[in-house]
Amino acid sequence: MDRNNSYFALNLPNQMVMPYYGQDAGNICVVCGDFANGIKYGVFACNGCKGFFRRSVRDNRKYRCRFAADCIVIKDQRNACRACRLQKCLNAGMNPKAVQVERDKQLREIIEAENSGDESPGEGLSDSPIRVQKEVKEMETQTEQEEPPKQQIAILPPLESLDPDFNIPCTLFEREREIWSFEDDYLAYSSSADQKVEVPFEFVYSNPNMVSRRFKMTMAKYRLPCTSWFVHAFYSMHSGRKGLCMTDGTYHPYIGDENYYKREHFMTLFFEELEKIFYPMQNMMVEWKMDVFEYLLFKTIAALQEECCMSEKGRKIVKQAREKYVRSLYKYIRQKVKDPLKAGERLSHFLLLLNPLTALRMKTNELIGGDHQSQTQERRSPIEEEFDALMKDVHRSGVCEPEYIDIIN
Amino acid sequence: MDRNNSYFALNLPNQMVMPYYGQDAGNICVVCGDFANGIKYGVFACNGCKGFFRRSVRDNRKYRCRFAADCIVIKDQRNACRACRLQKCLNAGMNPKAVQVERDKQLREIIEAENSGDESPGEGLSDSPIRVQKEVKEMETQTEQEEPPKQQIAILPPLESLDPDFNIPCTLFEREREIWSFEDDYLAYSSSADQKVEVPFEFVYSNPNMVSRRFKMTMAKYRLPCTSWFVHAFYSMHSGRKGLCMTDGTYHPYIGDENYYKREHFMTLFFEELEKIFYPMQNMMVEWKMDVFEYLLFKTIAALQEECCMSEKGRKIVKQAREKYVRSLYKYIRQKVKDPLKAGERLSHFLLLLNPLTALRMKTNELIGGDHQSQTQERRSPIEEEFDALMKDVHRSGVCEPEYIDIIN
DNA sequence: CGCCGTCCACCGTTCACACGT
DNA sequence: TACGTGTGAACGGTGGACGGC
Ligand SMILES: [Zn+2]
Ligand SMILES: [Zn+2]
Ligand SMILES: [Zn+2]
Ligand SMILES: [Zn+2]
Repeated sequence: MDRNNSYFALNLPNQMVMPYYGQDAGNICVVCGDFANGIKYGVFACNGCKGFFRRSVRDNRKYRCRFAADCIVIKDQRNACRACRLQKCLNAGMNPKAVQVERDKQLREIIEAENSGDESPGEGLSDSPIRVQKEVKEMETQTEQEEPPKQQIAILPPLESLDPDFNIPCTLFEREREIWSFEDDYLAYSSSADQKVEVPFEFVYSNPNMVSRRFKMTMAKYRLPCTSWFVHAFYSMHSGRKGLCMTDGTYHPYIGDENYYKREHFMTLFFEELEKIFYPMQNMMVEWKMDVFEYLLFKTIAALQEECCMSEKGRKIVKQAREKYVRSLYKYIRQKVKDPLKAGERLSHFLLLLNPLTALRMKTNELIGGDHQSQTQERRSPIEEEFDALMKDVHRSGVCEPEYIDIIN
Repeated sequence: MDRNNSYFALNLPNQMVMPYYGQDAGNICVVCGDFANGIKYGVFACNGCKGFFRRSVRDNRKYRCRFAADCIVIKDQRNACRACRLQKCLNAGMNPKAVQVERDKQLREIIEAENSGDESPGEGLSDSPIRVQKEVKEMETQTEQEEPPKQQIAILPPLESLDPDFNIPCTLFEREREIWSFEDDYLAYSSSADQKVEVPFEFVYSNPNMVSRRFKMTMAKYRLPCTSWFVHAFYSMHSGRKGLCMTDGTYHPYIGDENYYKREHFMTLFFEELEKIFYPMQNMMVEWKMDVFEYLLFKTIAALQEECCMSEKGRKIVKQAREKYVRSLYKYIRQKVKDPLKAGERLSHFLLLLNPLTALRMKTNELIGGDHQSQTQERRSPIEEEFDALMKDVHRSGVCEPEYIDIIN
């Protein structure tokens, strides 16, 4: 329809834009003062600012000023600071909505493409699907050796040598293993629920040596509820058993498993509402053959959730970190399956797991906090009580009465 | 306008609230869905498609699709693939013969006569960059006139004429609009909570004429809790208001909005736990400039969730349908942003929305079912009670005590 | 008034070139 | 030096406005 309704934004705000008056005011770029050949995106602007604005908006670029965010934007130095240039474009009233999506190629190029070798675009991908993977080293040109000689954890051999992006998942994984291993230490960090946590995730996870072990425990434990069902699913998937596998090697058999008749009654009660969400999630992981890397990266993504208790700043950190790991996961998948189309599809299937995972987390919380406990109170064995206590503590603390999370600086 | 004292009138973009409802039944471009100011070259078409068709035919342009020759042609991205746009023009019945030769030929002839003075008037225009059409017949071998005059559906004009993949989102969207519009009919389908539902989603949504209106209401209502917060976020994003916008045009102002001091107390109470999840979700949508199509497709994806109450078969259907729409969304995004890398990134950011969305849904359910109600019982006004009842019914029925969902065959 | 046409401001792409690494 | 990325002058294509019949 008419595009005019997106052009009305001529409201030049308060600022010092428009230092020029008179009849030739229309020929002056309101951003940089260069010659303006007409109206661009709602205001008089030069060709340079037009192109810059289009590229910035279309690619959704985020710049950051290296100075005080008050750089002077004039013709001769408009390329000095992109952040301030874009900010001035917006302040001057340039309308991001007037930037359109990418168009078709020009006709000239279509003809040339036709003359050159037939490529059968869009359907191509004729290269052999089977290819020896060998470009892992490509990532290893990293020279950042500032870290002390890492002590290799046996469980995660290949991960450490990779992209630094993968450090945090490794650390997270390691912390979690500790937690599940040292059960006798349980009470020690269980009492930390009323402790204030004021360190950013990034900092904690990437500088594990600078934080106390107990503190790391707290951090990892705090994030556990977000991912615990996912962890169970992954373990179960690798166990080959049809059931819900715990990290200690025991499992709760699902229908179809040979030990199905041995199910614990209280587990059945507890799990029966959840397993209809749990098993489809696990099936998805099996179907797409999620590997250890994808597991780790996805788990980090799932762990990085904004919670109500976080400050504005904390949420922003968590969001940025999460997006970073989504990119990492995408990057990894692109390496693994070369076809970019299939890579996107694979990524999307994994991200869909977030949904049942969140549902499980919240439903668990609901079950534990709700009346499930009181209903079965009569016949509770010590094991059941222990299980309930464990689940309650682990699942509850991160969701309902969480610690206060913020960052220092 | 003055619903009650708590909300403020708000103008939403008309395509969202009342998308071409009734009055402009025929004024829809059959190619791209834009507003059609009459018949062009034989069919209802917009100015853009008119000009595009004229230029293409007159210059005898040969385009080639860079993709799979099945690009989506809609207003916002009709310029993305000219091959598919022209093909759709022809398929829609635009008549190349109706394109005339250039007028004002004499004007250019004068200019050319000044330069050379040699010109054959009959077929001329040889060296002008604009060539005359001459092999139109080649294009006209289209004999597919087998279709009867299509009865255009007035409510969702651009969408119906599209890819069949998009039918279900459209239908879903339409149903939902009905639900929100016919408030007086509310009780009629509110009582259907104990009704058995035994028809697959696919069937219902793709054959809307074969199911009763009331049944469709039930289906749509059943799916509402999965997406309602997302719908609010999308409306709010387009309203330009800083607040939670309802579909009736009212809104609950957030901090920073000019009407913030007028917030309703009970809404504040209800929303304060949720808004910390809600606004980040909305910010993500704003940041990535989610468009209407992405909105529809994502909403369908979000609506297609396995619930505990579904049978094995029902869950499988839901899963397959969801994956289908994820692929559709991916396809759409790939067309919109050509770079496959960026497409994957965009898709992943949208899928990340599933997480806060699920969290909101379950938290809402928790709040409504919990003690929030009893706490404020003393000072409840009729409006509050009505609101509570509505929220309780809408959010609750789909999650906690849902109808039985299965498929027939 | 309806449906052709053209017109031209503005949006897009293109690609030599500057610049940082 | 080669390379990748961003820039902006030049040009192509788009579509709302308007004129003719
Ligand atoms: Zn400028
Ligand atoms: Zn600056
Ligand atoms: Zn059109
Ligand atoms: Zn195409």
